[in-house]
Amino acid sequence: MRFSLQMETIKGIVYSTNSHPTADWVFGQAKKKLPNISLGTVYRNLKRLSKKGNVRMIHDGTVIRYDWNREPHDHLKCKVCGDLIDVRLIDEDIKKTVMKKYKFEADDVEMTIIGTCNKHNTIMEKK
Amino acid sequence: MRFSLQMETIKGIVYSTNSHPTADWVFGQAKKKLPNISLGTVYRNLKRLSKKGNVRMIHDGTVIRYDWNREPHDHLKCKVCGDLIDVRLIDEDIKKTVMKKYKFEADDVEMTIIGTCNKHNTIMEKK
DNA sequence: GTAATAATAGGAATTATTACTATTTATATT
DNA sequence: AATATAAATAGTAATAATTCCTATTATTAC
Repeated sequence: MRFSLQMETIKGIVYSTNSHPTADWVFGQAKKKLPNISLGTVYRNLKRLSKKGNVRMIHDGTVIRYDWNREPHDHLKCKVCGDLIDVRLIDEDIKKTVMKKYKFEADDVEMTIIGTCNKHNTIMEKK
Repeated sequence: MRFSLQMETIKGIVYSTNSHPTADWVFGQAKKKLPNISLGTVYRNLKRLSKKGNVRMIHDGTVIRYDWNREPHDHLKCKVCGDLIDVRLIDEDIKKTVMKKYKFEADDVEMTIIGTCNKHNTIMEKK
């Protein structure tokens, strides 16, 4: 794999945010630094970064988001504001469990809990 | 909500399989019974079924699958054959946990473990 | 400096899904 | 049974996210 300024830039952008960005958002940021970078380049490099293990792909409904945080963690997705909140709920033993119980060799555990986050505190409203 | 043969047919198709079908697959099956049903009708009715709680939507990568099984359960997704295997790994307490720890009101827990299923037993091949 | 080829820009193509609209059809009312 | 109603449909256009294609550019090895 050869050096490319586009790749460096894209990696830098993903690593600079906690917002679980989409390819399109990364594209917008990248254009500020490299005005004629193309969307295809962003997708290609994000895929390469994920294959190398430098970023994690997360499926958020029907779009792909990218996360520099490779520590095993899960997400709370707020259906009101769309925010994805990082949480740590599942222990790593789950990979061993599925191996033992189902002979399934786990690479990645994706858990998303859909609901309403505390910014829209319905807890109080509900009598 | 009025009766419609299309809706009945679509519901029947989803309830007749364990294969977590996509809208497109359901469309193909439905056409066998109602030759000029349209894809939009399939999507509209699947969405309505999920709102009524009759089917569960599951996000499989970038496509939506539908599942008649509304018991809480998780999925093992084989990256080789694409199969989605039903498993029960997470206890319902997780909703209470996120409520207590994060004041997050959970509706739905989606967990997918990506890996290789036992049909492609790499366990033996790996020395 | 030159050759080889990996990576890019720009745009076209693909895929999944939603939106639009004129027509059809289930139901309630007479 | 005929009629009015509005819900649901068929067919198609539009949108969104992602991938693919190809001629050109740029990194690296020599």
